[in-house]
Amino acid sequence: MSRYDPFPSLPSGPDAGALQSQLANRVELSPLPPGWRRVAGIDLAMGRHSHLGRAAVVVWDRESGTIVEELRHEGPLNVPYRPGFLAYREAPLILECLERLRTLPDLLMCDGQGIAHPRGLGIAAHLGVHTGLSSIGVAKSPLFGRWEHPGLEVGCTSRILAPDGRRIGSVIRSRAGGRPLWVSPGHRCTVADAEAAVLACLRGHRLPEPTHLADRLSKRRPDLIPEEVDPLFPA
DNA sequence: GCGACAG
DNA sequence: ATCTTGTCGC
Ligand SMILES: [Mg+2]
Repeated sequence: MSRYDPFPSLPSGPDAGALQSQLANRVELSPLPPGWRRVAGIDLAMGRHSHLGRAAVVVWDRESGTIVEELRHEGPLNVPYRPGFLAYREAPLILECLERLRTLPDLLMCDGQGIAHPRGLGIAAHLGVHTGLSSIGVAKSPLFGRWEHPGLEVGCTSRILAPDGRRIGSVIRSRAGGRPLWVSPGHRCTVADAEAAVLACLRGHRLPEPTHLADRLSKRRPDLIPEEVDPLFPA
């Protein structure tokens, strides 16, 4: 992929929330590109002291079920984590990783919320607006909105509603009787398409294949040459 | 003021 | 997110 427009990404401070609200206005809830198949799963792992991070991107083809391209990028994590501001901590490294990607994915599948966020800008929406690409947020736990437990069978879903009653996402049972997923569109995607896309990428694991692969790649220790050590997990 | 709180 | 070994259950 080419280059992304670097724009105001004030890490934290009193304006962090205002900036998210501002960027949320750029979110588009339009249909996913017809025939989408290249899905870029995204995740980031960090060292014990959370000072170093390793972002991973795996472009997975849903038609062939194969990996088109995968890469990762390590670097310092300068912003502390705070609920509601995850993107300020993880997006910088992830964007550097995406800039090095040669394949142009049809959509981004991120580990975290899409628009199901206090100010409508979870990390998936944040990355979508920054790159201009379609994106979906796949979170392992809820953050914002009202929801009900979906049925216990694989594929069962329920709705996530904002305080005003508007639908902002879906709770999806990806494994029979297992803990569900909280899914919401990030950018250039509808609530219905986000739900359908995640269901279409399920391959037996709790997480859809793209994010499952990115999660594993981010945590996999690098191939070490003799005297080298893993920056994230020394010794 | 109290409780909640992605990764 | 990471810290940590075995253990209970399908
Ligand atoms: Mg993650």
